[in-house]
Amino acid sequence: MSTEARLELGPSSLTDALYASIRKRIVNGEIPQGEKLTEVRLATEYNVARPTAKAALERLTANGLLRRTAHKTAVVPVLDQDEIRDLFFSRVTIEKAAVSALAVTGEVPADAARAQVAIEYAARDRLFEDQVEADIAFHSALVSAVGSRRLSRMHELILGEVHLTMGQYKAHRKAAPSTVASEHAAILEAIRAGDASTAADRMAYHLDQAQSRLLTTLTDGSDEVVPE
Amino acid sequence: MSTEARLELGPSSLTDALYASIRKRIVNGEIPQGEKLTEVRLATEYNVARPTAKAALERLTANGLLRRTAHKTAVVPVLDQDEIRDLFFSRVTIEKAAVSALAVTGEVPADAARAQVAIEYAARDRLFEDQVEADIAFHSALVSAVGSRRLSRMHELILGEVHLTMGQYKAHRKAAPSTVASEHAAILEAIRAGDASTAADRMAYHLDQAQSRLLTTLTDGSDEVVPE
DNA sequence: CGTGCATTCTTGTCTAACAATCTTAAGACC
DNA sequence: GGTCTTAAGATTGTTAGACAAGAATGCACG
Repeated sequence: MSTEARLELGPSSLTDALYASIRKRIVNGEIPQGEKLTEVRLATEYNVARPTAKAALERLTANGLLRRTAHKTAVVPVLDQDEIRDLFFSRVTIEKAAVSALAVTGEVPADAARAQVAIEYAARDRLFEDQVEADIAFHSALVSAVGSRRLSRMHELILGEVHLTMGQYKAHRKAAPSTVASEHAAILEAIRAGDASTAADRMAYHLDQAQSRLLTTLTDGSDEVVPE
Repeated sequence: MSTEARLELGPSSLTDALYASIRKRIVNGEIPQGEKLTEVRLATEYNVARPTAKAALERLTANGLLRRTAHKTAVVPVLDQDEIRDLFFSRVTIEKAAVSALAVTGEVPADAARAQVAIEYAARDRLFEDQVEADIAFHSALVSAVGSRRLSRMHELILGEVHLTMGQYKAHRKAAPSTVASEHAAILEAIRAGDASTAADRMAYHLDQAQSRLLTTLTDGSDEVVPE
């Protein structure tokens, strides 16, 4: 559509583009928790055919960004405490394995270092969404630097929900960005030193802190996720 | 199964049934490595519409049982050594975490114990496919007993490929079933004793043995994947 | 003998439609 | 008036047919 940018090979497929767009709207809280997403609604909103919308919904469901049972409308999930704990348990499992593997080589991934810088800039300028984005990028960089396609795929499987919680609850406002940055730095340092168990421990600590912030936000009355 | 059990709700959806059928044919080597699967072929073979076949292919691709790039025909993948190593690395990550978690409670999952027995029966009767099935069931039972939905989903993400290698290369013929059984028993024992690190170590050892057998089979000329 | 073009195969997307199922609300009965 | 039943509406599951775009193959021509 429109003026046809030939360079940015964004999602070439229509379904991909649709998936990416909806995903972004969900994780940023633009489409709030509990909201229903019907196939026809998306099809008309984006002016695509219903099967296309259906395919996008199925992919979002597979990545945990939507819940849907047979014959029922897809809905943006509301993660309760147990589910958040489950999410972080799975996340810790993957990311501990990742930093342990990285420590063996002692190489700090360049992408992770770059993301680290991006977090600081975003925090300084109070760009909340960018900060979340850079945080996700940091952790993704660590996992993908391991070079295991399957580990990365498993990580991506839960990353959508991670992004969801961060974007929706905006728990990061509570965390002093410098705290996050120093925890990240400590992890990278352990990797560089080749100390696998310390790197894993620091990752576990970092994620435990993040989880605590999230759960606190949730139990406080301050979980103002209410849309209207 | 058999006489119409009203409880076990088999694949209610047509797509589900199609997915399950193709998956079974692939992991059992009935559809050999390198074989192309076009949408129309499946649609005509199973007498379903092309979009239905398409959906099944996409799910199979997502689970690693097929490879497919845009506009090209899906093909049953041939896993080389690097990919098998990657697969087992990912698998170890998940399953070590699972048995560690189980050891904390000290409860041996009933399903795992049952699968253990099933393996012995299948081995005694030389039912190779059942043996593979029971082996998969054993490991799946351990993971699902943790009670983490996301850990199970990540495990399922790679289980298709695990099944694929076992069914295709038939590496299990080389393993004395008693060896596998005793390794399994040792893992359960460590769980029962509440010793997390030992359970994890034993799982790592068990999977390392399995990987070695697989790689040996692969480098030998004996990787006769030919079906008939 | 090699290169370029055209044919053909396959996939991506759309439109239209019907069936099955879930949800909602209205109406009947107590 | 309240509760249960039932019917209408909404939503998804599946199919059919069609067209366009990308990929692969072979043939003709240089």
